[in-house]
Amino acid sequence: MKISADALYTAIAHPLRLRALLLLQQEAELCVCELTYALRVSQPMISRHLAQLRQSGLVDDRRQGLWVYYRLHDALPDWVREVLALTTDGVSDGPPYAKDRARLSAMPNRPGSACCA
Amino acid sequence: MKISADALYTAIAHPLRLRALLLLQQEAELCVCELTYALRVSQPMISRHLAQLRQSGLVDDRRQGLWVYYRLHDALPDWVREVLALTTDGVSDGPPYAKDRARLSAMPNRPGSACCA
DNA sequence: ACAATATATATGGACATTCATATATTAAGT
DNA sequence: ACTTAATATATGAATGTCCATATATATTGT
Repeated sequence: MKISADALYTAIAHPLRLRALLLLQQEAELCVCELTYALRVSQPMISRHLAQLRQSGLVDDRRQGLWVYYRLHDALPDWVREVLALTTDGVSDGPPYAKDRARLSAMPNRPGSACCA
Repeated sequence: MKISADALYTAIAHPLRLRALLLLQQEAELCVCELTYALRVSQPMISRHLAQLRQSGLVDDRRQGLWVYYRLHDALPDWVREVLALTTDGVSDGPPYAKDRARLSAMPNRPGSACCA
């Protein structure tokens, strides 16, 4: 899945998609319910935008039982990863990104964290 | 002029604006007629998009006689400049960016280059 | 093992809104 | 007057959002 600058920046253009991508960039893998919780949007809404990100090749998904986990696509060119990393460094301490991360950390019963596995 | 990630990526989202920004990133300063020529679009069209870039704080303009020169805004945060540079490195050898630069170089009678000044 | 049910996610359709483009016009400078 | 650039308006296309529903997996009860 080769990604173009157009694809990247069209995908990133929506505030919600950007917030989701920056979380994914920091968290390696997140399920839909975690994104729904951290970004405070309805499940169908995040699902739609995730579908868009998937179709543009920016993210990949993996089903595990009930949960679908999203992560940045493995085949992403280096410059794209660097752009995301730079953006995170540039803006992640301001709103709404800081709160997104805070909510994610504070989320109870996260699928991955089965207390003491 | 403080720039947000949203402002940057909304501005960049349009293919034509991205092409213009990447040229500006490589050329330091370009007048409207040069952009019109290099990008092969109508003058009102590039003007409209340049106005958008100006309003979002990404570029700045300077009038000199008949010509209006645009450049990346001086107060742009470092991370934004780096994002643009990375993007240029990542994609500038492919279409349409390579051709844009070629056309710009081949443009006759460019305002700045008064032959042997 | 088989229903019945619950949970997590995805998708289709209707509606509103935003955005891009083209054309025409205006303004500024020489 | 002529050139360069900016803006106003109208139209069509794309996009986002919401609601309802569909699919897929797991769980519980018999």
